[in-house]
Amino acid sequence: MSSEVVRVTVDIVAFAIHQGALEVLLIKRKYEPFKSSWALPGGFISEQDESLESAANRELTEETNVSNVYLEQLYTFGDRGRDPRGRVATVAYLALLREGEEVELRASSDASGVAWWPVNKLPELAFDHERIITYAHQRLKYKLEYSPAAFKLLPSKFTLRDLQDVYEAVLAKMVDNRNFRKKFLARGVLQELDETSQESSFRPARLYAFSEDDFEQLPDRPVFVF
Amino acid sequence: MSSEVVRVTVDIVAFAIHQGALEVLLIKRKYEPFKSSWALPGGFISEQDESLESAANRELTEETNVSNVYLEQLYTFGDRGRDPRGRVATVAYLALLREGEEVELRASSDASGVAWWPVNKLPELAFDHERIITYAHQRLKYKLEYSPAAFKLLPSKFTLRDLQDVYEAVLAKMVDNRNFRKKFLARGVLQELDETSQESSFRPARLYAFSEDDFEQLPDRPVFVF
DNA sequence: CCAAAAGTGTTGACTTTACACCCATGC
DNA sequence: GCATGGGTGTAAAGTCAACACTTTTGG
Repeated sequence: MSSEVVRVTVDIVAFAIHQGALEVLLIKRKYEPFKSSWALPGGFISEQDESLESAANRELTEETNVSNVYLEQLYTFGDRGRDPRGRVATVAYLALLREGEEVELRASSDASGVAWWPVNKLPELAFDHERIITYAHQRLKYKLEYSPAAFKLLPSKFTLRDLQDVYEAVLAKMVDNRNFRKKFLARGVLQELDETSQESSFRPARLYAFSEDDFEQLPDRPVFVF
Repeated sequence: MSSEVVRVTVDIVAFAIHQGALEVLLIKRKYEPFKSSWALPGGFISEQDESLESAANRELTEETNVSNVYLEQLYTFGDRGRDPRGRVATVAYLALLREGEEVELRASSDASGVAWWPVNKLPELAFDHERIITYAHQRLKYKLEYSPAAFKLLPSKFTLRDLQDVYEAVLAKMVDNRNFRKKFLARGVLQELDETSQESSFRPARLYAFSEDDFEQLPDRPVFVF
């Protein structure tokens, strides 16, 4: 029974909402294998990485200027044959970026391009990355139901419509807006601000902030199913 | 930016219910590091492992005679420093064994002992294995709420009391038995058998079987919160 | 005053919780 | 006949789903 050297990468499924659509960050590979294919940002663990999460953070920072991003480990994919270079397991991470945050994309040394792609119009992807994105999307759907993950995709001040747009984009279904507002306001996790948004030339919408404190004090795990 | 060789192990958190208590399978390590400490069964990925899950399966089979066990990937622990031998990431798996199934424990070559330990009375553990068990226990609690995981801990025929015992052992809290029975029977996932259990010298209890088919046909994900 | 999005309540169906006693069996 | 765990019902409270119109603003 000889043990085998398995190399370890991290890959990041970074989601953001742009114009009401859920998008994922992809890079265009500069080198083989899968040269010129689109793929998830990621790479091998390096010597200075203290943890898998810090490796994921580093890889994400190589493609964007963002730091301090919400990162969560998703799953480790390690089937033999998933990488033509040999035995490579990848630890996939979910990253959530805030809408409206200025994200500057910059292709890192091993990429010839970086771009946001709508999850429902993805290009052909390298490796098993399509499967990883599908898995991440599913996880995000679940997270919206029982956690305040939606707020990680929004700026600190947002309208109820912005929040509903997150739910509709991620769940890919329409939601009744009366019930939606009622439920969120009743949960007591939104702090009403004395400000309004002036995006449209129509009636301005009230801005809200997510209250982490109030959320923590809820007696049970809340449910946000729509 | 040099990449670093990270070795990969799998570790298995195998749970079973014994006399109404949730127990976890541990081995006593025969070699350094942590010689003579209790630890999770597991080991390095070997050349014949086709996937991480098959490696987990193999490791579990080395300590027990069971196969065809429910296995689910939990989380990958990869912080630098978690293993004194160098950089080792471990992919942790959850395994659920059925109560009453004859499990024959046999210490594998690298163990001097194998035993079931109640999760609330664990010995000192090697590596970060205590943390892994805590994580696994938490995941199992969640799984009982929204999945039929409890049935993976029971034989194919069981009484409602057996089922309730699983919930009470895993959640570590008592449950109202009228509401418990009502909820499960209403869910329509239990098939009432024409048999009774004859464990006690008192009134025999009716046996039930879990109906996977009926479960699959439920319109939404059911919730089993108590 | 018009176009557009913001904002607002009620009802009926269903689900959840709390709670205590009788039943069937083996000895 | 008794000790033991098996098995059962109801009412009140809360939650969920369906449904359409009025308000506010800028131009």
